Amino acid sequence: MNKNFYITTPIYYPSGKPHMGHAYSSIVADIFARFKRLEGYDVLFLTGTDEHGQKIQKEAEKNNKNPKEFCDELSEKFRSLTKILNLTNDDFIRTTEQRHYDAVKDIWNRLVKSGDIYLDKYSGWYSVSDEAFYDEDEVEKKEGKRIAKSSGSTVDWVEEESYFFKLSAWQDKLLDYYKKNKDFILPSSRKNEVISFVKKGLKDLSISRTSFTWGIQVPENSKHIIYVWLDALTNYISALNFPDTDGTKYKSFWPADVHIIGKDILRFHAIYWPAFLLAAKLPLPKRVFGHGWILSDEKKMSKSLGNILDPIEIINKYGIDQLRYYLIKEVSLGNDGSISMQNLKNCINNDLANNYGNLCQRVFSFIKKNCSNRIPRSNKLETKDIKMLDNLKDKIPDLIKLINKQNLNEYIKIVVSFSFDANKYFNDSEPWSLKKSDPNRMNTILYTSVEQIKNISILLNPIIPESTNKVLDVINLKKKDLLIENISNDSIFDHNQELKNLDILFKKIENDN
RNA sequence: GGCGAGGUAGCUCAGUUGGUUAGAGCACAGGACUCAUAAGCCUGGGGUCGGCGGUUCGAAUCCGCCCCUCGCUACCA
Repeated sequence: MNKNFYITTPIYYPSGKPHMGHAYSSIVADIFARFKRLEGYDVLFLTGTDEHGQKIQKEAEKNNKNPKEFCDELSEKFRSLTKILNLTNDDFIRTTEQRHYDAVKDIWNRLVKSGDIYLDKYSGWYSVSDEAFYDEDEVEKKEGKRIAKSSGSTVDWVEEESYFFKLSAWQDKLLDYYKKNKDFILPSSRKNEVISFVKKGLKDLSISRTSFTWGIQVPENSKHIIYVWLDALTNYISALNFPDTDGTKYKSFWPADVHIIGKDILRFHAIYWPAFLLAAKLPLPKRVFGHGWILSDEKKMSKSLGNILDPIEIINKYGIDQLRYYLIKEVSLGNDGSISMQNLKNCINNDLANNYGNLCQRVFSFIKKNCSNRIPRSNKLETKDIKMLDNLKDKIPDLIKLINKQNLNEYIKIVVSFSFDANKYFNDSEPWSLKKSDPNRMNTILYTSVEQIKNISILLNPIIPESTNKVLDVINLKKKDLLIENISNDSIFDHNQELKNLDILFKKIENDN
């Protein structure tokens, strides 16, 4: 059995600067990627940018740039975000790359060959200002003009030649796939939405445009540009060197283990993408996980409300691990969640500074003062020592299961509880009062505490990599030792080497406003 | 309108197939300690489990009706 794991973020449309939603999807995906590496998997973690379309073309024109040049700049912003977020993506795909063009064209040809593409006319009420088509019932007559009910902008009847994908033909196959693969769409509440949508009946999908030129041309008809979803979704396999389906990369990593996406693009990933793949006779991804949105103080972020959260600003102010931790601990993955500065501060101070950070600090500085700064060897472990260590060790299979179901919230809750326990253990054991009376027992308590700190740090590593790496470095662990299997392995400690100095891990946030 | 999810302590939520005084974290109050980032530990207050009615020896947990909130309801991504 191959220990390969392929996980993706959405590819981001770079028409604006990166926002919290982008950061969230990426961080979530990164955490799973890191965890699977801890488990010993060979991981491929992909992110990137989706760069075609009318909007980009127009923006480029406005800025007097050719679209490619314009995209180079925009995409770079997203690439630099991966560094700021401390992502471990193995690749960064751009839809303007040759490898992507090759893949999309091949997919197109496969769909033509299978008879799933036909040429027809796309017609509807189009609003230039909204850049959107409206159905008959979304339009009303007012003073002799037709306007869109939702926006009030005028609409015109437009007919455009377009290629269509026979989405309707795949309805039953899709429903069948959902039924047979119960966890294909998670969380399950979203699965219900998708199923009920498909059950209502699928219309064929317009998959080409002639109204703009910035995109991938239809192979046999250069007037047409392949429209967004068929182009964008294909990125997940173009990064695997598709159409080279015999290549190692494709063979090792397709089908993907999970596409992490926001709930707003669930339909495209849970309906269109599998339908394209079915038609192209390619295997379907194993899972699509649609997470919720990040709100700002319970409200949707908007420019007019002035409550837009800039991830970079927060990171500069509080730190990347702090943001990563908060997003995972306080936001229920799958549901919408909100960031409030007060909650963020509480979370940093309580969980990170006072709990985990201070645990490390108190144990290491005690060792420095009383054990010539070396991890003491344990004497005979007593029941309470074993109990604490086993409590963590015994939960590992459960923790792995939680991660495999993308249940990060439960995962982090359990891991944090170990840190609570360790503080209590240290407290109740009172090593300071054993200094003279029973130094052997004191050593055992310190050893046990360090062992537990190591184990907790490994489990927290996917979430707060920067900080836990510092802690593991203090006790002289190597990067290669960072594996789940080294939990409860105390033979990796070097008892002769001095501990490195640990600066304050997490600074407390003062209430300043 | 249709389909779906949910309403449990001030806040965020957990409550497996109905069963002893309904739980956790945060916030709040008090206490003992001192290794530590005045951190950690212990104790406590606080809930008619949305409302009404029903099934049952017994319901937050099952059934019915009502009230409220949220999501989805196709080609901007």
